[in-house]
Amino acid sequence: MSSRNSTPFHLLTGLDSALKTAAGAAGLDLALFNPEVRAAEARHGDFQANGVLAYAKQAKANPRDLATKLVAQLPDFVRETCEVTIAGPGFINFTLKPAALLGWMQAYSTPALLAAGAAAARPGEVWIVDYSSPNTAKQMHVGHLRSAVIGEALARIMAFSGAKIIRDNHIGDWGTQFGKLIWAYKRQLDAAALARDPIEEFERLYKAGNAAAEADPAILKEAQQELVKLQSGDAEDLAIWRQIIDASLTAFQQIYDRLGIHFDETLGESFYNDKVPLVYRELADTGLAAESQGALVVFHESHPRFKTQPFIIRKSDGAANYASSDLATILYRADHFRARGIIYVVDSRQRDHFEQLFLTAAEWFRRTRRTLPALHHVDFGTVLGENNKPLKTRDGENIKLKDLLGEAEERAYALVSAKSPDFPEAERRSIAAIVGVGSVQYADLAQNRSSDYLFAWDKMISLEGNTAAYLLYAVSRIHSIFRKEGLQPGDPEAEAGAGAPETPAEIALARKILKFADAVRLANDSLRPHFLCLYLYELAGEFSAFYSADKVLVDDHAIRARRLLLCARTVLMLETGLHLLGLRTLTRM
RNA sequence: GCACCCGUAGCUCAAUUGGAUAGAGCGUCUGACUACGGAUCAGAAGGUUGGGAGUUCGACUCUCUCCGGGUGCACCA
Repeated sequence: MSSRNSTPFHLLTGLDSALKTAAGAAGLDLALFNPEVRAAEARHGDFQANGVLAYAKQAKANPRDLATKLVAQLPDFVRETCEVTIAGPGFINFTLKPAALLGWMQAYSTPALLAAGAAAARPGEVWIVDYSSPNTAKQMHVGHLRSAVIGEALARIMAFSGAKIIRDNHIGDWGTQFGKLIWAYKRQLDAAALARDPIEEFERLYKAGNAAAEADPAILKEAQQELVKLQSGDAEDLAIWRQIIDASLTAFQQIYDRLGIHFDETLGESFYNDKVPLVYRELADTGLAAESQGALVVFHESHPRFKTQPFIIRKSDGAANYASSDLATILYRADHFRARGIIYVVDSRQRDHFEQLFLTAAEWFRRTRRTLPALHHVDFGTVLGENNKPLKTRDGENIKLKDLLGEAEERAYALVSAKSPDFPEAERRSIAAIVGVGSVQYADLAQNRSSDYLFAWDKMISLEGNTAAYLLYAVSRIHSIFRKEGLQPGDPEAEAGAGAPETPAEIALARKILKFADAVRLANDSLRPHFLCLYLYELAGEFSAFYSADKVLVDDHAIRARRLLLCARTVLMLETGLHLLGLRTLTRM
């Protein structure tokens, strides 16, 4: 009896090494041959190897002859598990045999086994995921949505792929806004309003302080004095500041709870306060930074634009800014967390900043003989309204995240109540929360993050097409089948005696189930969750086709067992995948 | 002005990063058995991938150029 994981999680990697072996046996130059195995379109098979084409060109050989020689040398296990054909100019196609499909599905039958299989991608790598990162004393609004949702999904996908993830909320808790805020706090605080909703009161106070400072230069001076007092450790100002931070974090957490987010660290800008002088010193000492117009700046001579566009690391008034703070943060993450890499989930308007930051950090670390972590700016586009402009309320205000999530839940509640009026009120509410918030998350994740994204309630919760509700509906139908039999998905009793898939719909579904491994790998490698969304949508579609073509609960024991196994694996992949995206799932809706 | 991103079916989006006949959903049209949940399924129509040139066995993808849209560019983060 072989161990369970003798079946590789990624069948693709097994083919890759088999092809290399065959290439050696067929006399190819291994230094020049890359098999280029990838998932294929279903009509061509499960996997395809394209490497023969490039090799044939270099070797001036006939690609089809070469492919034939290569296929003849393939190890036995490949022929036992796959149909192998040569097509077109020299593609080698692999179609898994039904017995191999069954073998994989039997080997990967639980979330833990899937996780163990996937974890080989980033074994033990420490990665910092820097996401959400709102400013304190303000409501989270729609502009904060994408970073939170995409960042959480990536953190989960990378952790599932074996990484040790540190989720870090790099909040904006230190800046010039605190002078005006504290000034107004001391003079115009409404204690009742503070008790009712502290963030709204802070926002009101900030606006009041800002308006007063603009109207009267003397007040501006006083506000600046408050900032100086705060930064020099004045006890009263520090206590007010602390209160603002605490209230802000409490408010943020209410949003995070609804989105399924928790952070391992919340190291905001204030945390790096005492760590920026070292940055100034080292960058100046190594000749990387220089004074210009009173500020300390870095130019990059070899860069077409940044040789003249400065990276300002200390303002002319001597204060730090987010460039210096971000540099100090990189050093801390490298030293303290031993991070192999950092991903910044920040919108694409900050591309220049990150390009300059990364260039500067690379040069700084090189000159100080440190090892630089991998740095990735995971950028994303703007959330647009129906008018193709950034999404706002009718009054031109930012839409508060709590209102947006509330509306999503209300819309989902109306829908659930229409479709399932017999469900108890409390259950309809909890379904509405899962479907409503999940729809918002999924709509964001399902699209390639690089582009702007059009926020449309009707499409999001329409429940048709590539939406959370369609996937959740597939999940609940599968649970419904098992519920009817008094079973749980994955129950060994239900699957006992299951044979290999036979009907076209069974085979198509099984082949799609096996693609889970590729979808996770692709999303993980590219840091793009939409590849996983696309997979889940295709899987749900394949299930729906199977469900209408082949009845599951038939009398014939063998047929029933193998179809229940297919249902169990489908729901396993759907639930695991949805959880990786940060969504919650349900068993009926 | 300089730089970066984007332009794919009427609409909203894909295309595994250079692979095979560019795919989905919505909308439109045609069908589905008294069946495990019809929030479903099967099918049809719809394209010179903004225009042009180039690179190669092969281009939505790379290069150049033009057109159109967006964003950033000295001290807010």
